[in-house]
Amino acid sequence: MSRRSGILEFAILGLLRESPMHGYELRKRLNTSLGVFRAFSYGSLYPCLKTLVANGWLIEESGGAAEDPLAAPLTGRRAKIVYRLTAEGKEHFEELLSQTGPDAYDDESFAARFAFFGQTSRDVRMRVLEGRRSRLEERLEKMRASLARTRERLDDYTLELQRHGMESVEREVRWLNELIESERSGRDRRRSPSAPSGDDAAQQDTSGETGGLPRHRDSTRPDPSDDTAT
Amino acid sequence: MSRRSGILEFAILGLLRESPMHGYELRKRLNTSLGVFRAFSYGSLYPCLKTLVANGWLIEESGGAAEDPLAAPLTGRRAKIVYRLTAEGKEHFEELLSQTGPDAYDDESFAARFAFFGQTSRDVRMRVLEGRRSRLEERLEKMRASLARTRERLDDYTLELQRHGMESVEREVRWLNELIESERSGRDRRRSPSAPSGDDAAQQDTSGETGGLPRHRDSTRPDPSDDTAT
DNA sequence: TTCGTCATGTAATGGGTTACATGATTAC
DNA sequence: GTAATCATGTAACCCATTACATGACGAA
Repeated sequence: MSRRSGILEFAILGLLRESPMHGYELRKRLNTSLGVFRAFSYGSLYPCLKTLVANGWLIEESGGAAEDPLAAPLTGRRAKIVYRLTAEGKEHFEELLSQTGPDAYDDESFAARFAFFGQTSRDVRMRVLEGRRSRLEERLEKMRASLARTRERLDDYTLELQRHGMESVEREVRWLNELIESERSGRDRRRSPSAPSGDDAAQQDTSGETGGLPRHRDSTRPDPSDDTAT
Repeated sequence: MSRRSGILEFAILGLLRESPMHGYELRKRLNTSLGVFRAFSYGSLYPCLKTLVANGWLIEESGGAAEDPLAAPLTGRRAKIVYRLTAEGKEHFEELLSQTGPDAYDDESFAARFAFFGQTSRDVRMRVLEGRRSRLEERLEKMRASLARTRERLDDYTLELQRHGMESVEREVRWLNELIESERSGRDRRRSPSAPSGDDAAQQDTSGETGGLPRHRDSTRPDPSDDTAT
């Protein structure tokens, strides 16, 4: 039962839940779709995949066109290894998703969780959002206290750094407030698009009632060929 | 020459530059004044101190009760091992400060540098701020590109996460713009990159005046006594 | 043919935490 | 005298990176 981190394991299971993939593609997805905040290297990915297989959460399927298995794999062609989530893996992922222990509200852990909110039930989403918020509010308290204590001894730049840091946290709290509000009011209705680009007509805001907020990719085409074409 | 990280080493040298301290207090300073963004444990601190001593950048002064009673008047607690920056250590710190290699613009590395801007010459400050900004702008480019490529395949939550992430980066860029602006207008009389070593230009240099940074009061000698309180 | 990308892996190393072990000093 | 804080350290582990090693495949 080697535990191999939280985040990487979690993210792998979450991505494979959508569709089977091989390692190379998995990494790309980790570092683009999810990886705005985190980048993983092969040196962590492949060993992690191995332990996940060992735990029975994934199975390796030799790649799509299983040409001839006669060709000795040791010296011959190296087959793609497609990983697929097992039933146990699915179960395990659900379990991880619903765990709202204190670890779940760390920066990275929260971000990973949030990235899979589309596969998360509403009450768990609420718990996570609120847990994150209260975590940040604790942080703010500490920062304020520390600042009050040391303000005089700090030079302008240190002060400015702290001020900016606090503002960032406050800003995230406001963001969470909006999200929580929008979860409460039932549908995912984000604030008016603050992005200056006028090009996001594609998603919500269809008269207040969308099909539902998660909007997973229905009729998912597992198209493992051209993801993230450069 | 064990290289023992960048940040921790850097921060220790920077803090000890202001005044000698023992490990316990050093850690508190790391985790409050500086540690808004980063927390270190004794398990990293003490070994690091050892290697810094081994490198000749610090010396241990066994605290002995003989230390000036003015140095720690409030608690009266005498330290066991007080670390003091050597001349070589000072020199090494200056060298680190003026290094503006690509590593210097990482999140944590930049924050640590910024925290010691009070001991940094203006031209280095400018280089660091601008370096950081262009680093962030690269990051933004990548995020935008990635988002443009994958927008259709992402569910609302992932999209929202990315949007929020980008906004955070954009916000930091604006912050940097203000800082750079205020450095420029702060006092642009003379650049004088010629011979900064002639005078001890490092210690004070509170050049701010009216730059746009919050108005400061002079942070003269930080009394190395109590950081305590709650 | 050679180069760039796809694709999988391992060994060495790095940078850090946790848990543990020890003891001095102060506050009550 | 005992509990809390101050104070210093070590050993075991954790998670991930870097650099390396291998090899297939398509395109120039």
